[in-house]
Parts: sequence; C-alpha cells; structure tokens
Amino acid sequence: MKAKKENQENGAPLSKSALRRQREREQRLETILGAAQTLFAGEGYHKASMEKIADSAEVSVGTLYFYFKNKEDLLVKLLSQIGFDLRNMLGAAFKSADISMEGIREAGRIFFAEFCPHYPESIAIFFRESVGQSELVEAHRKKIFDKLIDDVRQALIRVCDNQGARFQSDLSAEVMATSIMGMFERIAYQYLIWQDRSEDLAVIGQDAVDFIIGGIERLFR
Amino acid sequence: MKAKKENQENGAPLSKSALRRQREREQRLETILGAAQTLFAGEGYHKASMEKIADSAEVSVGTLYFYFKNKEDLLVKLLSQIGFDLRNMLGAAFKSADISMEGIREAGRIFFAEFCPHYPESIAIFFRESVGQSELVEAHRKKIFDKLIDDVRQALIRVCDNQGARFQSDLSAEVMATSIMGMFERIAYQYLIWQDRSEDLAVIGQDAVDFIIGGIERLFR
Amino acid sequence: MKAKKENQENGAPLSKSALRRQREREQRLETILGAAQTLFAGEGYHKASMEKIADSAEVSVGTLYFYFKNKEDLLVKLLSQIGFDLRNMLGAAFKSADISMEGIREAGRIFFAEFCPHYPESIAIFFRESVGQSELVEAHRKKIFDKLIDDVRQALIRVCDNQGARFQSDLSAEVMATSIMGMFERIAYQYLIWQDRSEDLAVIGQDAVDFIIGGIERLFR
Amino acid sequence: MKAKKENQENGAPLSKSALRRQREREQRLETILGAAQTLFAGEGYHKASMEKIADSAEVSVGTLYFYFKNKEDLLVKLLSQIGFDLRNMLGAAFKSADISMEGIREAGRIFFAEFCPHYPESIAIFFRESVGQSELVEAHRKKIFDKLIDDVRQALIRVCDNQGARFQSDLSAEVMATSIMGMFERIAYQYLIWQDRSEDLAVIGQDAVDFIIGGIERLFR
DNA sequence: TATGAATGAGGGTTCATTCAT
DNA sequence: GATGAATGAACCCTCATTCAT
Repeated sequence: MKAKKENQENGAPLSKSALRRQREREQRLETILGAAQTLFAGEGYHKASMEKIADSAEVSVGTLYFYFKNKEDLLVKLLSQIGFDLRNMLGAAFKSADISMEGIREAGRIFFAEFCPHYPESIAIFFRESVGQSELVEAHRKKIFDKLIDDVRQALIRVCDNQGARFQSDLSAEVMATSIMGMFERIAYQYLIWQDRSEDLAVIGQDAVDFIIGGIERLFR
Repeated sequence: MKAKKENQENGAPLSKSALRRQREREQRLETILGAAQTLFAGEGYHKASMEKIADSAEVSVGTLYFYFKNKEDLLVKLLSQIGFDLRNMLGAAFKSADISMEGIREAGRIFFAEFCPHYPESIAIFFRESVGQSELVEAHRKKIFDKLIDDVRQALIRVCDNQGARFQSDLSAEVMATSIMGMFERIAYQYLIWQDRSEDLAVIGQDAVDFIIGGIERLFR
Repeated sequence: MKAKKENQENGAPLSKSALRRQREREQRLETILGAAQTLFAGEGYHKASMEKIADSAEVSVGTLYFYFKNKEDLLVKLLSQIGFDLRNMLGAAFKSADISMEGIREAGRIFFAEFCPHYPESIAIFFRESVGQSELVEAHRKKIFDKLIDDVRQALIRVCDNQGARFQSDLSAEVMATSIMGMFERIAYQYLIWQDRSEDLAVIGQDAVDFIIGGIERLFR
Repeated sequence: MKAKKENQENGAPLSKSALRRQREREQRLETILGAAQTLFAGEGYHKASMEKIADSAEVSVGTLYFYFKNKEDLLVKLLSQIGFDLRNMLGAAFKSADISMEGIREAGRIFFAEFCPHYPESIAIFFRESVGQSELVEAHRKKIFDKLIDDVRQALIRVCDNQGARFQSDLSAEVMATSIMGMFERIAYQYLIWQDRSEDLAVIGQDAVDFIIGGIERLFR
C-alpha cells in the first residue's frame, strides 16, 4: 500500500496531525531526493548505491523503497523535478518573447546566469547521469527535452510572426529550437561540468545567445 | 615477447609468419571492437557484458582481456576510434573553410548526410553510451570534444579573418564552436537516436547549418 | 487489559458494549483469517506478504500483529481451523462406523464430494502451503494428521472387532489408517489442485473408497 | 555462454584433457547437487541460502550460478534426479508385474526397505521441500508424480488383464494408482520424516502393501 | 485499539576480472 | 596466445516486524 494518498487532492479538510504527517512525508521525500541528487551528481548514478543514499539521507534502505519504487524511479522523479524547475524558470521568459528578441535573450540569461550556477547538480544529472541509463529514463529525458524544445519553438514562431517573417517549414522551427537546446546543453556541459567556470557562464552565455539571435535574425532579412 | 612487439614498431623487417600474425591480431582487434560497438549501441554499455561481447566476437573472455586492459579500456578505444573517424571525415571540410562559408556548410553535410546515417552506432556510443561512465571515459570524451571544437574554432577564425571581421575575444570563437558542436550533437540525438529519421537528416542538417551560418554572418555586418 | 480478557473466559456477564466489542473482534479475526486463506492458497505462503493480507482484509499491518503473533502464527491458526473443520465434518461418519463399511464410505463421500469442492483453499493450504514451512508449522500439521489418522484407526478397529476379525498388530491398524489418509491427500492434490476436476471428485472418490474397502475386507476373509 | 557443451552427445572423440575437464565438471555438478540436497533436506529450501550451499560444496557463489541458472533451477535439477532414481529403482519391479502380485509387492519392498532408508534426503526433498515452492517446481513435481502413477497404472492393468479381470474404467486404474502413490508418500512422510523409524519401514511397508494388494484383489472376485 | 511509516537483516543474483591449463 | 571455469565483492530489493502516534 505504498503512498496510498500521494497527493491528497480532494477537498476534504485534513486534521492537524494528518497535516503534520503529510508535511513530514514531503520533507522526507525532499531529503531523499536531495541526497540522491548530490550523490548521483557527485559519484555518478551507478556508484551511488541505495545504501549510500539511505545513509546520506539518514534513513534506512527500506524507507527509500517506501517512497520510491526502485532506484530507477528515484532517478526518474529527480529528472521530472529538474525538468519542472527548468521549464518553470524559463517559462516566463519564453512567454514574453514577442516582437523583440528580448524574451530569448532573457531565457538564455536565466539559464546560464541563474540556473547553471545555482543548480550545477541538476545540470549534471540532466545532461550526464541520466543519459543512456535505461529505456524508461531515456523516455523521460526525451519528454523533458521535447517540452523544452517546444517552448522554444513556440517562442520562435511568435517572434517570427510578429516580425512578418516565416519559417520555411514547421520542421525548420523545430530544428532551430532543437539546435538552441543543444547549444545550451553543450555549453553547460563544457563550462560547468568539465571546467568549473560558473562565474564566467554569464558572459559565455551572452556570447552564445548573441550567436543564436544572429542565426534567428537571418530569417528577417 | 616485448622484443617482438618492439620489432613491430621500428623499421625492422618482419618475417612472413610474423606479418601474418600481426595481421590476424589486427583483424581480431577489429572484430572485437566491432562486436563491442554493436552491443554497446544496442544493449547499452552496462547491459553488454564481457561475456556477451566475447560470444558476439567469437572469442573467449580471456582473449578480450588479452587485447584490452578491461571493459573501460574497450570503451575508451572505441571512443578514440570514433573520434578519429569523425575528425578524419570532417577535417578536410574544416580546412577548406576560408573566405566563404562553404567549408562549414560542407562539414555539416558530411556529418548529417554521411556520418550519421552510415555510423549510427558510433553516434549512439559517442553521444549516449559513453556519457558519465567513469572519470577516465569522461576525460577521453572531453579530449575528443575539445579537438573537434578546436577544429571548428580555427575554421571560424580563418573565415572571420578573411572577411575582415573579428571575434570580440578568443572566448567568443570558442563559445561559438562549442555551440555548433552542441547543435550537431542534439540534432543527431533527437533525429537519429530518439526518432529514426535518418533519411530526413540531410534536410534537417541543412536547416541547422543555415541557422549556424546566419549566426556567424552576423559578425560580418 | 488482562482483567477484561479474563472476564470473557469466566462466566461473568459482559456489558453490552463489551459484547459488541467481542463480536467485532471475532468478526475481524475471521476476516483476517479469510483473507490470509485466500492469499495463501492463491499466491502461496511466501508471496502473500503481510501487507497484502492486511490490504485484502481491509485492516492495517499493525492490526494483523495485534491479532496474531506473527505470520507463522497466522498460518498455524489457519491450519488449526482447517483441521478442526475437517475432523468436524468427518467425525460423525467415523463414529458411525461399526459393523458395516458404511461409515468409512460416508467419510470418503464427505471428504471428496463435500469438503474438497467447497473448501479447495483449505485443501491447498493443508496439503500444499503449509508443507515444510517451519518446524512449528510442521509440528501442527503432524498433530492434525495424527488426530485424523487416529480417527480412522479407531473406526477401523471398531469395524474389525465387530466383524470378528483382528489386526495383526496395533501398528497394522495405524499403517492402514495412514495409508488411507495418504490416498485422500494425493487424490485431492491430483484432481483438485493440479487438475481442476472438482465435479468428477465424487466419482473419483468413490473409486478410491472402493479400493480402500477392498483392502480392509481382506482382513475378514 | 553457460554450459555450452552440457552433453557432448556427438560422436566426436574427446581429447584427454577435454575428457578430464568433462569429468571434473560432472564431479563438481554432483558435489553441488549433493550439498544442496543435504542443506535443503536439513535446513529447508528457504533457509538454505545460496551462500551456505556454496560454502558447503566448497565453491564460490558464482560457481553455483555457472552450473545452475538460479536457486529454483537447483531444486528442479535435484527433483529430476530424484524422480529419475525412483523410477529407475522401481522400474524393473513394475515391469515384472504380470500374473501375480509379486511385482507390486517387490516395488513396495524396494521403496520402503531400500529407497527410503538409503535416501531419506531425497524423500524429504520430494515430499516436503519441493512442495508449493513455485509454479515451475510444482510443474516438475507433477510430471514426476504423473510418470510414477502411470508406471503403477500400467502394472495394474497388466495384472488385471492376466487375471481376466477388468477395471470399470480407465479412470479407475488411474485413481487406484494415484491412491497407491499417496499411500507410499504419506507412510514415508509419517515414519521417515516425522518419526525416524527407518528400521521399521520394511515391516510397515509390508503392511501397507498387503493393504494395497487386498484392495486390488477385490477386482478379481 | 488501530495505524502505517520506518527499520534493516538477509537474500538472490550479476559480472568484471583472473589464472591454470 | 587462447581458453573458459572460477571467483567474490557488490548491488538491488523484499518483507516480517516494531512502535510512536
């Protein structure tokens, strides 16, 4: 009977103790996810054994399996959270993309100057540890990528429309959005994971965004 | 035994049987690498056990350890070969990049229209299976990426010089080159590994390259 | 708490609420035993976890441990109940065995035509799930078998006496009774557990009983 | 590539070393099966961990998994061997069953006076440890029982034919054979596993066989 | 009484690696 | 050089049992 309630989303009022228990539950879940995130990012997904994670989260192995179906599930949940956080932070910027390129530029700034330096572990997990681990994890990675790419694609189309320009095809916009994701990804990997130049990332990100915008503006000529 | 090996490395003439043995040795090495490549790409690095690889290459497990120090070494060697092949195919194109953008365009064409459809397993290993496996493997991945990025960077600088333009900084060129690598990577991942649209890759690649060139040309305005 | 329990065991009158509580307690106990019986028979003793049993009985795991010392105890109680039910149903028949073989025949009919088709789960637990689980459970199984065998033995001796025949030894009667139990057991296992021919069991049982009676009557020649 | 050769049943002559290796292989297999048999019978299937078995057989855990797919497979192989041994020992007696009951009597003698006292562990595994362990094991148990029952059934039919008697139906013979198996089983369980009266088993077995024969002869009246 | 989250020992299994032949 | 049986550490996971609420 694992996680029978999960999300008590019905409107029934909860008793005080029930509320507290739910809060504790969520706290513990966060603690575990945090420990897993740190260990996955630090030692790698495979070297981070369930026992290590349990120790690090100061719970027993059994508790891990009470909150998560298995190790893979732990990674998937972590991934979902990262994906949610990312889209959450970038969402507003993308939505503000209209006539000018400012929305795009802002999204780049948020990613490189805010997200990367503050959540390097998330970057490591999203771009390194979750790669090629299993079909299920890949499916989740793909879903997150697809959503992010779609966010970018829609922003691009909106800007274009407003500028009176047009993409040659639907595919073109998708390819451009995909390209942008790839640029973000590799620059984060290169300058945050492989080199630790998190202070330079703001500048580096600007360069990258300039490059991107140059590529986009070509459409308006 | 050591003496024999040294023979192979200096100019001393080899006896007929020694020649044959060396040839056989290289063939067997290739066979093993091929089997490993197929299994790594197909089942994943971890699920592809040394036993499976040995079976697939029709040798014994012991033989694997005669030719390769350990499983990690097998992946590293595979990676080196892939890196070599990639640079080999793209090298000429990059070197031909001078005034016009044709060299860049040609490199993109070779990558998307030639390399990807012909060596999907190499793509899967380079961009998926070798990611986050160990410090050593990551070091090799980084080295290959660094070289490729440097190839692109030099081509970019040459084109710029010839156009009378200049990068704001050395970093800018590097960032641009890194971005380009990221685009190639993600597009290959998206349209070759996740979706199987190898026939569309030529067109998709052209779109991506157009995007890149647009970004670059901005420098010349 | 102890005092209350003792109340239930002496003749002291119980208050209305106490009565209700006792009734509820017994109902709950039955519910749990029922759920356990179904799960043990359906999934097997080991695969039926305490959590599954709790879920199925719509109580919490803790409640299980309030009513039963541990999982083994649950099986033992179940076994006792089955043993009691069996002897209860067969008892009258055995006691009626006097001159003729009709008592024996009736006991066989009850077992194969009544008990087996109506309580296949009991059969599965008694003859399959409780086998070789632990020393304690084996001890209980043995006790039940011993009692049943003794019932048969006494019936056999009575019939013999009345026919003026005699067993060679006390052991002979016991061996014969044991044999009869073995026949009942294996036929139930074969035609109820392994094959599902519960409708044929009545006929099959008659055949078996004829065989038995033939063996017994030999003593009277 | 586990057990690639298993049974080198082609006619190719084996080299000396290959012969030795095969012999060693078979010896080790026997050693493991022996250790497993002793532990399964002594501690019970579940309490006998793979590590204990490995220790007892003086091999490593890995070696266990080289020779057997998993723990269940170990039990199944053991069961098959026991089934083979049983039929082997009883086979000749059953085949000799023709006009008289001597074949049947002989089979009983072999089972109770030879097999049981010499192979009590086999009895414990066949009748106790392998019961209700898994669907696969049950399937194997059933197959063995079916074969033994069929051996008995054919012997019964042969004796009947020669006596000019007839079974009421095909089912009758099967039921009688099944009954006999059940008698053998429970007597062995009662007097060998639960009580240790292996010296009395010969006498007890005779009583049981007399009972059986009485039951059979009824057909000839 | 009832709950169910937490525990942690224990089990089965895998697989990279070694080494005698 | 080649073989493949043997090793054993390490891992993931289960589940009976407990106990604070």
